[in-house]
Amino acid sequence: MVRPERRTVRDLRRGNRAVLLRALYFAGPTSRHELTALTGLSAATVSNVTGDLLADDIIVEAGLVDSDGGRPRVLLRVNPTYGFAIGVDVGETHVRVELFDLDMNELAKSEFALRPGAHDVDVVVRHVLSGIDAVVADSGVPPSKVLGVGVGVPGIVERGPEAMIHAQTFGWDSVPLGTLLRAGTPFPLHIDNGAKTMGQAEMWFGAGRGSRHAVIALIGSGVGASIIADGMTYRGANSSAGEWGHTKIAIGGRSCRCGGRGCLEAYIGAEAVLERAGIDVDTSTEQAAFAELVTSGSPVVEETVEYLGAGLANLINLFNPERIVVGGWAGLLLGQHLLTTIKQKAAENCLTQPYSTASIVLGRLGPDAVALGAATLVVDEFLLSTTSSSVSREPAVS
Amino acid sequence: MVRPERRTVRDLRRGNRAVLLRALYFAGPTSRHELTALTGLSAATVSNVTGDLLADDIIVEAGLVDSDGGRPRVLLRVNPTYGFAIGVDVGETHVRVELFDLDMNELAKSEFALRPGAHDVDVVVRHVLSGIDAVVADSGVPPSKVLGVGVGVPGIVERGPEAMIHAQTFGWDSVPLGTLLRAGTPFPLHIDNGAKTMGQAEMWFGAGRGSRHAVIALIGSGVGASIIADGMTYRGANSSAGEWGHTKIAIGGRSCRCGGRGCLEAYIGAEAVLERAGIDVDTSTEQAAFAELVTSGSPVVEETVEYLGAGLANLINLFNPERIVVGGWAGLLLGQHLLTTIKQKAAENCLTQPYSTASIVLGRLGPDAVALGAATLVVDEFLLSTTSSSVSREPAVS
DNA sequence: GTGACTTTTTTCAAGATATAGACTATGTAT
DNA sequence: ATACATAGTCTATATCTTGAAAAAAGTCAC
Repeated sequence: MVRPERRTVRDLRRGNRAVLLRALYFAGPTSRHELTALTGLSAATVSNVTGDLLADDIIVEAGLVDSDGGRPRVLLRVNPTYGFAIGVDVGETHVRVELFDLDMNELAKSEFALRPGAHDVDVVVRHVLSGIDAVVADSGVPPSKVLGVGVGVPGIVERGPEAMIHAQTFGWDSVPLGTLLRAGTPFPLHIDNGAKTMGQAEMWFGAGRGSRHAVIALIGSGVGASIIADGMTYRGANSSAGEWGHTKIAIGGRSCRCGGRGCLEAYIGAEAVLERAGIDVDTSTEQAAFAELVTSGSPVVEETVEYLGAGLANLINLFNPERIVVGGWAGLLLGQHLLTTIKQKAAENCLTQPYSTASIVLGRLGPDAVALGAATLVVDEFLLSTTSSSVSREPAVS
Repeated sequence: MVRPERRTVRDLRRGNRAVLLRALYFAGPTSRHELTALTGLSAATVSNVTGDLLADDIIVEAGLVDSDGGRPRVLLRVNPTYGFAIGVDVGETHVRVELFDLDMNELAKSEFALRPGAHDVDVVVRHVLSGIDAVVADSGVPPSKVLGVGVGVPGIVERGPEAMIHAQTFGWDSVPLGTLLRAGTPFPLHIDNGAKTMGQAEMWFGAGRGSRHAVIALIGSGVGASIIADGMTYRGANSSAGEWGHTKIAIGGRSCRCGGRGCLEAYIGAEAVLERAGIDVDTSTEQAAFAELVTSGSPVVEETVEYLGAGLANLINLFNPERIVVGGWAGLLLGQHLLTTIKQKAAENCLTQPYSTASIVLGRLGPDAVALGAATLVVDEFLLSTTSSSVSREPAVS
């Protein structure tokens, strides 16, 4: 029952510094004057704090803007090359490592294919580590300027120093990925579920921008969701919140690859949809087959949309979001052709009041934003807790 | 994307004062020394702040405790008669108004029966207002010491100055209850959904104590839930989050009184269960008939437990709570006899990792805790934002 | 060009806060 | 009675934000 605590007068500065930096990051080039309105701080404090940040080279000046008849405003922005963030996407078919500057420009990329079914922990760890080395080398970024590495992985991630992973599709049971990676890289690590990193990417740069309460629904072979409560990813007690795909939508219904019956994923996951339509595919042909199916007018698709609508309605009833973002490769395909029907089915299965406040939109980042999202974990931490000259003085811990 | 902000150095004091007061409230009699550990504040600050609070009469001394070989500790506690909170339960069959001191001792109570179907707004408002007058008069508490009134109502409550209510079972559509009540009472108002107030009661004084992530599942004639995320009631964008009863558990299933089909409530709400069992009752005999049914070994009960388990599993998968509290009169009856089966069904329908962190327990407060919970809204606000001599100097707004 | 005016940004003194560490209070043990 | 132990308060200090005043850096009318 005890809520957040602040202590000393020094925390005030740290907090205001973070507030200001965050405002600057998301608002883009902004003058000190505008920052007073954005942050609620006085002009004096803004001047003060920006002075610090400028001295630390965390922010830089970005031109002037005339103002009718007065001193022109100096625009400020976050220095995009103050530090760099690495994002890693551990997917079913590949390990992808990307290096970004703070503007999220991709400066280097490294990718490794994974053979289907070959998700050995050692292999993945080796790929991630050599990917990190590769992107740092390729980009020419000095290691001291790498702020950290974010990793998006499938399955349930218990956050903490160990970052335990439970991923059925990989056959991973209690894999201490954090410990394994930390042995091979000096950079601070942030490990999270891939759906959650992707959700954060949509929130920062995609269809979720501007909303405080949102759900990012991700539909691919499997089904997941990322819940944003009051601007922050909701994780629950053990970071496994958002397992939408395995909520029951039919008691005693179709059996699911999780071992249960009647899971939503068994009705709207691409793998299950193709199976229900009697189409036999492997990983390589899955997406093409699904795309074809969606436009075919098959009754299976119709049924899928019915279940999807109900699934979204459940999210709306439970979370009362302002926005639902439908993403994932299969979700995007379905949405591009059938968004109106999806909305209609959601409305039919939802209470009117919460439905009316939730707008259902398509994701804007495409299915490859997991690495981007993973990198935002690093940036998020940076924006929150940058102290003077903090760049990797001592390697932090996830 | 911008998170909480602190501004001036004065907010620091306010915040620390609130942290300390809250710690004191929930930990009971505590010495200054212990408070340093509980709050993280320095001894000097604790001394400082407690000095303020003592001077304001918000806290009082509560005896001494020997310490082996040193100065004895002075215990401090919140002054239970510093202020008083009124809680109102607007239910389907009654309006109940209770007045509590800060220790949540009930000092006065006033109750009005509502005839079934007679939920006219005017009638309810009149009952609430005369109930408030009655409990203040009966208790002899000076009106200036009444900190506020909390009201728990059915349906969806859009919080705000108007506090719009949408309650289908009452036939209320966009009723501005806040405005209506404010015209008749000078006390600060806090209006919320009854399931949420009850949930907060269980969190503070019942089966939820000590957990930060919990879901209180309430099963009566209807079905609702209160979601506690990181110690706070989760409300979503428009305060309607937690509409568990109308999530779909069966596509195209039984029709529900909300007008939809396949709602969870249509399977596990007491009204629906009795209907499914072919038992015809009215409001007065409902509870007895349900109690009898539960122990009868009827297959309908078995099915109900199956659905309840799945419904709980969905909550666990989505929210990853540490604790699920099953409450509501029907929920308590089911739980008392069938908790093991319920847990087993939940486990069958849930991913193992989140299931293993969620303990499913019965509510401890009984079905009449709505008014208590409503009063905690007032106390919560008091603990959060008490400034020196703040008692109803100017009537605040919900 | 120049002086008046406007708008943005910085400087400065004032007021408020938490903390460390010294100090006081109040007991037990011997 | 003296030593010791623990609890709580006081004081000096370093920070912090802020409002007001001052400075900076322009435009504009003439």
